[in-house]
Amino acid sequence: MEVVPRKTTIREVAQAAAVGVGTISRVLNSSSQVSRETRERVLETIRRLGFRPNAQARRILKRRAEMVCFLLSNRDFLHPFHARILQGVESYASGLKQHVLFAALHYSPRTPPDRIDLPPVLQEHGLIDGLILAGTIYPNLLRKIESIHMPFVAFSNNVVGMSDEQQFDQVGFDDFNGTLHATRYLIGKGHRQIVFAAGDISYPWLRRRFEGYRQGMRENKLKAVLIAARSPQSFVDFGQKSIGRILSRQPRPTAAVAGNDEIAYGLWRSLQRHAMKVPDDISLVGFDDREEALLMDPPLSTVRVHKEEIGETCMKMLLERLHHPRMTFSHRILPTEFVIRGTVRHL
Amino acid sequence: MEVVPRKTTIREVAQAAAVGVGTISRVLNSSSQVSRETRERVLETIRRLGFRPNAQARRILKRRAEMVCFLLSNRDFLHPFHARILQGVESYASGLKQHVLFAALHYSPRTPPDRIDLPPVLQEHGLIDGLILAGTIYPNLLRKIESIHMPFVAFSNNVVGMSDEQQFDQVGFDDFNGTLHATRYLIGKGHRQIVFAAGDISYPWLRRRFEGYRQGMRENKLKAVLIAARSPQSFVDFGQKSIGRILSRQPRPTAAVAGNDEIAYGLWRSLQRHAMKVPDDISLVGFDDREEALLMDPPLSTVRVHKEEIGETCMKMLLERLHHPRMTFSHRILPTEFVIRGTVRHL
DNA sequence: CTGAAAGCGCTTACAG
DNA sequence: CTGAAAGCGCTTACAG
Repeated sequence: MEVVPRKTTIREVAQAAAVGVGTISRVLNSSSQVSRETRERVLETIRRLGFRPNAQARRILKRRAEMVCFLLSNRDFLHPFHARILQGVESYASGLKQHVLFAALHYSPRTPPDRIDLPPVLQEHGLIDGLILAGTIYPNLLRKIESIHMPFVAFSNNVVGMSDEQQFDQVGFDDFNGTLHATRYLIGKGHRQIVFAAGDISYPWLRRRFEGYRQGMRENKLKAVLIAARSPQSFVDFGQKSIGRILSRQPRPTAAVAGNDEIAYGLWRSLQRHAMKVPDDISLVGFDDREEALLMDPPLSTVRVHKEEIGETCMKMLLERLHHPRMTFSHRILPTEFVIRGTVRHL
Repeated sequence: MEVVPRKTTIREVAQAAAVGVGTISRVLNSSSQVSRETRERVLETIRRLGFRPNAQARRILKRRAEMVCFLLSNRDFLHPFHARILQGVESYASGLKQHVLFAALHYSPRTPPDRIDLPPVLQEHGLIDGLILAGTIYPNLLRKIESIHMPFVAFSNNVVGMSDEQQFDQVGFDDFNGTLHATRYLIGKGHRQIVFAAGDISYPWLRRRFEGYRQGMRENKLKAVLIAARSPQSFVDFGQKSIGRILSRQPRPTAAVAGNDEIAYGLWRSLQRHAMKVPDDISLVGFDDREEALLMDPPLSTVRVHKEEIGETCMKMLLERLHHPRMTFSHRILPTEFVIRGTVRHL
């Protein structure tokens, strides 16, 4: 392999084009104050020399890194859900020539803010302009990030234990109306005995989903029934194990709203095993529109969350914050959408 | 919100600690040439002022960005498979205070190298030190990247149409021995009529998996049978549609090696629909150990690919390349592992 | 061991 | 419109 050649600098380009370095810089930054001939001569020289400007030097003067960090906290793994959000961040960012750094963080909600060990990106400054927080967000992390004056936007469906005064930019999606619409849809199809299979209701988003379902039942004078369990192994597991509790109820439920698609998948798999059919024996509705929804047979009717849009909106909001640091904080809640597929029977 | 305060610079720290800026820099870079008292006084001042050095300025002098880019090409979405590789890259990188930028690229194999539109990261220099290529890799992209002298490592299971002289660093996993071991396992369990359900064999990795299966059959004097289709809609779809072709064969196969877990999932789902059971009616083996493997019932016996390890190895190899630019190219093939779960019956 | 100075590769008033 | 100069926030010989 040939030795990596020393990179061409702006000075060499200036010399080759017989202009000052300032002129090269002006061409690069597409300043209007350059004559057409000069600009073209410079552009040609740049092409000929294969010159690519040094990003660091520019940044130091611009005081902008043109880079943000997508920080995923307390996740053992970048699940498809967050992967899609990241994708949304990246595609919106790259259109604006902004870059996206990926970093992961593990921390406990009980660690005092000043003892949280931030990832390397946040130990220097100038590397990134701002932060998009995804994963589980506790108050101590927020406090820590505020203490280093790093602008941020949080994907907020997993914000836990925050007081109402806590002000910051956030983007979320509409858990409540998601289950509300799903429940109304079931009722519209003639269902009256509908249960909510929740898993562990202590998650704030599951709580909101339950409330949406409850609202739907209440406005139709129907009784809400919560199927929960304390700390199940996994959502799929909870779904599998709770089908018995659902089907043995009197009167027997004709439909179940699952807290998410994984629970719905667990319910379905368990039904399969007992040679029961969806939606013939029971109708099923999920939440999230994950991969699992299409792996089911028939495919699951579920509440779609627009994950890429969440990412885009986070990025957009962060950029606004960077340009207007004193802007008041905003909290955007993106709509969810009920997707009709094959798991609901018309009674 | 308070105005973001102007960042503290090394000069201010120097003044506050009553030393020269060079000394601050030496402390920061943990040079040994600083006396204990001075170092401690400086460290204390840094803490008191909340000083975090400017990353850009350091980089410009060090000629190292301490950042690499994970470039995902020609994927509509960051699937769990690549997400796990990214995770491996990030966790290994962050331990070494290296940063990971995520970028996506779409290009055609027929675009001439000089007309490929590289993502913004690669249009400047100094932003990243090197590249980890994932996704589909055609010769024109490689040529383009070599033309800008950017060091890179490729995750190579999807390298397409490369001539043998093409030399570059690559990390892959062992497709051939994966199916070979799976096939031997089936034969060890008494199976003789075993088919390979491949989907579209034109993918190089599927080809290698088929060859591994064929080798296993040949060494036991058994006849290899390939179930393929020209351009199926999806792997799951192919699996669903080809179960009929498999079961109608004479003599009837007792086992199928699927080209990947998605195909296995499709086969399973189709069997379910016809009230047939795995492994009672037919044994099944997959490849990749994706999420789908555990979503099946019983869970799928499959060939595990260590995705995080691939990411780690890519990062490690790239770092070696950066430190030794003239090192000869290497091609590491990581072992795969056959995971026994519930889909193979002992005949 | 430490300070003062030169320099990294750019941008941006300043002066013409 | 353009060049020469100062400067961004650091690192690193150089000299003591």
